[in-house]
Amino acid sequence: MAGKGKRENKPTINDVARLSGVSKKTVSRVINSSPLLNQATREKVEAVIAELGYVPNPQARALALRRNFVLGMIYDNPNAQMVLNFQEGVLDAIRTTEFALLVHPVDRHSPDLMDHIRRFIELQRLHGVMILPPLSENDEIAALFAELGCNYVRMGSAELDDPAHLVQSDDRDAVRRAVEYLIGQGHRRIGLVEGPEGFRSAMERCAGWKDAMNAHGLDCDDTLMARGNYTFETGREAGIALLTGAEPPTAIFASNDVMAAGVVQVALERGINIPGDLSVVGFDDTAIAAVISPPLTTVRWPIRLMAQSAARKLIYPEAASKEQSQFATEFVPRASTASPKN
Amino acid sequence: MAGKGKRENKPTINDVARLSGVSKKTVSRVINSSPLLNQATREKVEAVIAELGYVPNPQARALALRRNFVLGMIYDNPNAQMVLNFQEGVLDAIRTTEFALLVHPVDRHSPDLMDHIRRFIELQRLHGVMILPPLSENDEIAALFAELGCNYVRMGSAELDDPAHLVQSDDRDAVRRAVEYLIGQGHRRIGLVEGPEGFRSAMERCAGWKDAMNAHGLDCDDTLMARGNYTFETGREAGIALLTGAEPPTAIFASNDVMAAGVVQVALERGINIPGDLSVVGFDDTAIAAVISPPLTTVRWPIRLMAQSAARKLIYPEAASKEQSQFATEFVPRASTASPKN
DNA sequence: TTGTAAGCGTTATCAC
DNA sequence: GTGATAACGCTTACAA
Repeated sequence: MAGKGKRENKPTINDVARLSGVSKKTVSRVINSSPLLNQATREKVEAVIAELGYVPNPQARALALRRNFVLGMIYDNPNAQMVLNFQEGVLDAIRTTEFALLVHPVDRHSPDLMDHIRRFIELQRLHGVMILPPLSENDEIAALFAELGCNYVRMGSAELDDPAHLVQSDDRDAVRRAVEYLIGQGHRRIGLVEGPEGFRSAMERCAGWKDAMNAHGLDCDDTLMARGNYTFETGREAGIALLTGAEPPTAIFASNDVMAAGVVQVALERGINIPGDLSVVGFDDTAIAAVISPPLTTVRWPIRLMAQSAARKLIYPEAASKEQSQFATEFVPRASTASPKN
Repeated sequence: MAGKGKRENKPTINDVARLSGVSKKTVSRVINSSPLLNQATREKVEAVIAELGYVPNPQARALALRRNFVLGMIYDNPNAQMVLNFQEGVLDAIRTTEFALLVHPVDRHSPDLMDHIRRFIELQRLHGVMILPPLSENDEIAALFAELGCNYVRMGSAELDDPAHLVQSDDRDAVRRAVEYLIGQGHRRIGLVEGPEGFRSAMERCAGWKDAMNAHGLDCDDTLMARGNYTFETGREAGIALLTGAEPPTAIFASNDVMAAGVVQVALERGINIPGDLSVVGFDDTAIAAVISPPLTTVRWPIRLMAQSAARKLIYPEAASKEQSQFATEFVPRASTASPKN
């Protein structure tokens, strides 16, 4: 790639063909590493390719092949770290391929969300799209993709679709284990900060909490439950609600880390010691969890691995259902939990 | 768009031409809203387009026009929220256009970073690329883009490039103002947690701290300075270093929010009250700032606006230097700062 | 094993 | 105003 200055016109397959004295098609065969090719010819062409710094034009390829080597990612997620981890996972998966990743945040409360998504898909003609929660929980959106003939994979916290179109964690079980950890520490009154209505993940996490409580004969009464919508502010509000009762819980499971951070903040403001007077557990293991004081006990899910798998399902659709779909979570104990006093 | 099932073959410009009894070129004119067109013809064609649900194929367009309507974003940033905010800003800017956004995280410590970037650019033939800090501070990378004839915009904290290729905040001035706020509260010994060596933003923020200290005749001695690398853990270490001295500072400015969170955590662990015994100021106003206890005083920069501007510089290169390049920061006082007790 | 012709879906040129 | 015709850079028949 000796300095040719900024040549506006990159070398094309024709240049390579001409300079190596073969036909376009032969060059094409070299590019696509066709098996039936004379070794000598191949080497000759490859030399010219290297010399010219030739790179095939993806637009032309896409046009001729009638398929586009671009993956899409569509999301409306309050959790930045999660989205970015997912992006990184996808990049892991496509690094050795010719695929690229196109991102498309949307506003799930927009009245023309569906039209918006439709336009995006029709315009970009992507090879496949990954849908992040909570959008992934919307069956209408999945149906739209099917209608448009666009392959998709949903990321979810429960069995939302068949394995070819799904990567999932088992949030219910993860929360059950987290709450049982608290029970094991001796907690009996364990509060729940629930996620927003209509979110599948919120339902699953709530169910996990109930599973654990019921299994140990503990009450799930209303004074132990408060609803948030996965934001810090609603976490604070839920914390206030739970902590001002007559008999406040000694531990609180919040359905995500940010809300847990809100609970921690109100507790500290009220002079409630953590974990001395109150244990708090979050969910997600986002950057926030390790960074607040005290560091938050939480549940980590392997977003990056899930993203890799999702991307591979799209890249190799024939093997999509063999690609891993279920992903285990990991409980991450930190300093925000301890046995209750006395 | 009545249910045609999943027709694999989308309508093309030829279908539209045939059905509306005009030539391809005329349809093309309609699509590109050419001014010289009979109104009747236009309407006729538009009707057919609507009926067919025809959407022009971007690959074919890209091929014919020899340009690709895709913007790229390349980053290796420890700060997820920042990256995501930037993405959203870009999406704001391209929403009404036909552009799409392709993301490409890289590892800046990888030995073949440059090759990696080169391959990416050559392969994707993007219309333009936005480079986020700290990669944006690397002149070699900018030179690579220039060599490859790929338009770019750098996002930085100082004047890294000419306005057509830059969106910048003035970090030095922002930090000066933040530190002067502390001085105004009565602090005299104000510590600095510096960012990583070789980061332009780290240099600028350090310079701002010195500006303020010098302007008020305050000492910048070594016991007031500790270096981190923009991570939580190094923030903790720097905090320990600063707080264990003979005469610890009454306030600390950390060069980003995560490091500030680290300082807060070690302080609280040592029973140092915030803001009673120690004031802490961060930089970035990431999600973390509002979420830790106490909420962190910090400096917000308008990432989203900067991203919009960066995207527009690429989309409308002829107006790139007229598009805003300099962006003002905003000081965000919260509960982590107060006058020192004495 | 290699080459020729046609086509992918769009736009540019230049007539009419 | 509109329409042939030839690109754009590549691939897939189908021959040779």
